[in-house]
Amino acid sequence: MMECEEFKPDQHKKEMMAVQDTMDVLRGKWKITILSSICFYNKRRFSDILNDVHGISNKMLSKELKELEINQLITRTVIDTHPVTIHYQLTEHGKTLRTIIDNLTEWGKRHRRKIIGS
Amino acid sequence: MMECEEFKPDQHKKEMMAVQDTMDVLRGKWKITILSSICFYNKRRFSDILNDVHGISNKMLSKELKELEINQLITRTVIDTHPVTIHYQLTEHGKTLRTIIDNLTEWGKRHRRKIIGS
DNA sequence: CAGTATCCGAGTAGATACTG
DNA sequence: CAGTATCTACTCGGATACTG
Repeated sequence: MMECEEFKPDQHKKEMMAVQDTMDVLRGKWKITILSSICFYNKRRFSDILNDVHGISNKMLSKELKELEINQLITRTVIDTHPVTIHYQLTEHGKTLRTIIDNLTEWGKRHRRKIIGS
Repeated sequence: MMECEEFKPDQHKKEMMAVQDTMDVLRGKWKITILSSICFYNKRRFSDILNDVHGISNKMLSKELKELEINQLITRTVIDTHPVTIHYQLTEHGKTLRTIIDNLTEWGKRHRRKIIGS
C-alpha cells in the first residue's frame, strides 16, 4: 500500500472536523436566515429582523442573536435614542459567510425543483 | 468582501426560503459529515461510515442515512455477498453539494483560526 | 423598542442490548 | 455486517405574559 493512502484519510478526518465546526456555528433553525436578513439590509434592528424572518419568536431571535455575537459573526450596537435603538451588523468575519449563504440559496432552489419534479 | 446587492425585499424573502429549504435538508448533527465521508471515498459501507464519523451511534447513522436517501442525496445498494454488503453512494443530485461542503470546510478552518486567535 | 421569564411538548441524541 | 429496539436525558422551539 502506498503511503498517500495512509495520509489522505487522516487529512480527511481534519476536513470533516472543520465541516462540523461550521455546522455547529450555523446550527439552529434560524441562524442563516437571520444572517441573510442582516446582510441584505446591512444594518438591522431587532423588531425588523423579527418581521423579516417569518415564524420566529422573540425568544428564539434573542437567543440566536446572542450565539451569533459570541461567535463573532455579528455586532450589537446600542444607539442612545429614546427609547434606545439597537443595530445588528455583520462583522468582517461574518461577511465571509456570504459565499456559503449564496451557495445554500442556489442549492435550495435546485433542490426544490428536483424534489417537486420527481 | 462583497456586500449584499440591492434586490427587492420580496425577492429576498424567496431567497431566505430557499436557504431554509437547504438547511432543513442538511439539519441534524451528522448529515454533512456523513455526506463528506461518502463523497471522499465514492462508495462507503455502513460500518466504514460509523468509523469515519467520530462519535456517531449506529442508531443515528441509520436514521440520518434514511433521511438522506429520502431526499435523494444518496443511494443504498445491496450487494449479494455473505453476509450482504451495502454500498452508499452520492446521487448526481447529492454530488451538487460538493461545492457547499468544500466551502463549509474552508470556512470552518478559517473560523477556528479566528476564534482561537482572538 | 428590545428584549426576559416561564411553562411545556416534541424532537434529538446517547447508551446498551439484540437480530438475521 | 448492517442494522433494530428500547429506555432515558437533554435540547429545541412555540406560546404567552411581562419589563425598563
